[in-house]
Amino acid sequence: MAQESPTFSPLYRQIKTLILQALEAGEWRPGQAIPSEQELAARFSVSQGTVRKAIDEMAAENLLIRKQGKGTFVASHNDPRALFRFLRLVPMDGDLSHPQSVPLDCWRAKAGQEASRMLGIELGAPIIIVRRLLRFAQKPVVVDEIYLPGDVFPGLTFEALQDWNGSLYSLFETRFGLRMIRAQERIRAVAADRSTSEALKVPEGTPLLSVERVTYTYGDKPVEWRRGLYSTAEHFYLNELN
Amino acid sequence: MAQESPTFSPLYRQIKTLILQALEAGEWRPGQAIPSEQELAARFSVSQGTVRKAIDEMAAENLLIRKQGKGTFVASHNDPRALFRFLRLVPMDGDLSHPQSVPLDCWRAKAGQEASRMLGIELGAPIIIVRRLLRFAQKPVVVDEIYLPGDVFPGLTFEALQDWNGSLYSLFETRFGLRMIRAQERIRAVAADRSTSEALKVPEGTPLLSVERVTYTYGDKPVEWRRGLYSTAEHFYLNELN
DNA sequence: CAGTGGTCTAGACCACGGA
DNA sequence: CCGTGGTCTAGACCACTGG
Repeated sequence: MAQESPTFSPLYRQIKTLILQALEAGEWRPGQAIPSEQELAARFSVSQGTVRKAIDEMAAENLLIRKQGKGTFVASHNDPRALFRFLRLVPMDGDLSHPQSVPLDCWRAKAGQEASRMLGIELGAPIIIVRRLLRFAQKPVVVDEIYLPGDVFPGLTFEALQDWNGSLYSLFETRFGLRMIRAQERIRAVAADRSTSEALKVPEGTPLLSVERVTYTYGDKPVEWRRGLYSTAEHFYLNELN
Repeated sequence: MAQESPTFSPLYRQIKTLILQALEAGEWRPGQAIPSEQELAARFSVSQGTVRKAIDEMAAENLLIRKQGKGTFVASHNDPRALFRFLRLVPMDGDLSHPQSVPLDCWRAKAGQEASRMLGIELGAPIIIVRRLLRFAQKPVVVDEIYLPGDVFPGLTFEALQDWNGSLYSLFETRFGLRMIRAQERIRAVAADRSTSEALKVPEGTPLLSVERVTYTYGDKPVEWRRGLYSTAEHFYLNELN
């Protein structure tokens, strides 16, 4: 009722913030149901409609998933439908087989200029670098080089990567409680260098997509920076413009 | 218990369809205001809240633009903010100058296999092909080859393209009453061929982004197919993933 | 000031899922 | 059958714009 601030914020946004904080605090785990709209309305002393509008926005942002008759659930990267939310690569023939992630390497280093800027951490802060291959139907299609802040991923090892049967973000979520919310990709065209050409089994100099991605968790905090090189001989990057 | 209506459509969606039809019929022009929510509610004999939900969805789809205190307006490609809705190319330095479109060529032809499939028209149907250059700060960055169904763009000439100071979609909207609603882009990396390398002033074989776009108007009807070749020496394709 | 979209409420009823 | 989210209504009030 009484909300007086320099920048007016409607009640449903305040509710949204409260739900967000509960999510961030881990009050409900990914994949689990959150309380019903009625319960939340009682908890926050507002009407169901106001809770509803808050949840509506969060569902639109892919933070929550509504299921009529069942409840509202915390979005999870374990959900197979979430895989292609961040991976926009599609085979030119309609083959829908899931890609397979093959870790190549994993080592620790100190953040250089670029990594520190992209990840918003101090220069020289510990980082983890992962190289991995993505295969579609056994064919190598993507080489990724992934930079992670060391303090956010304690104990991440090459073995842990090899043992995991799922997407990287699914691993991050399950192992480190870190949920990837949104990302920004910068795409350019580059020529394959030697090592990349070997990994992707294409001639040196072949044009490749260079996809640089910064991924954010709650509070717009960057927690991953990666550069992927995509072979587009049999795949393309699909983007819907609305 | 057998469910009677597997295709249940809530009232607000029916209202949305009615508003969509009015838009399509040109009852309100791009840039103009549509009637107030109260008026529409009266017209369709529903509550304001129901109209509101219909408009909410259309605003989310960039068909309408809400302006508190003023009204709800039909989205228009004449609006400068609409320019970068479909053009995701950004200079690496933050230069925000608008690109300049330079028509190179414009001729009539008959739809080949690919064009007929992409545009959903018959093989051999008349089409118009436009070649044009996009310059950022005087530098050539994109070469587009654009395929248009001939019957949708009667009287489109090279001179008309040269005379127009604005985006192509702005021209289509103003001259032909055709509104581009959504698009789908397929992105690959290719090597510059001779003629492209000359147009973009890059060495032959330079890796370029190949951006194939199909653009749709109302009713998911495809009305444009284009292939753009983007030089990514000083620009990148920016994509937000939510 | 009047008119617009934006918020909030309370209550009724519908569609769906599962026990 | 109940509990969930989804729809629809009617009315009150707030925030913003422009005359």
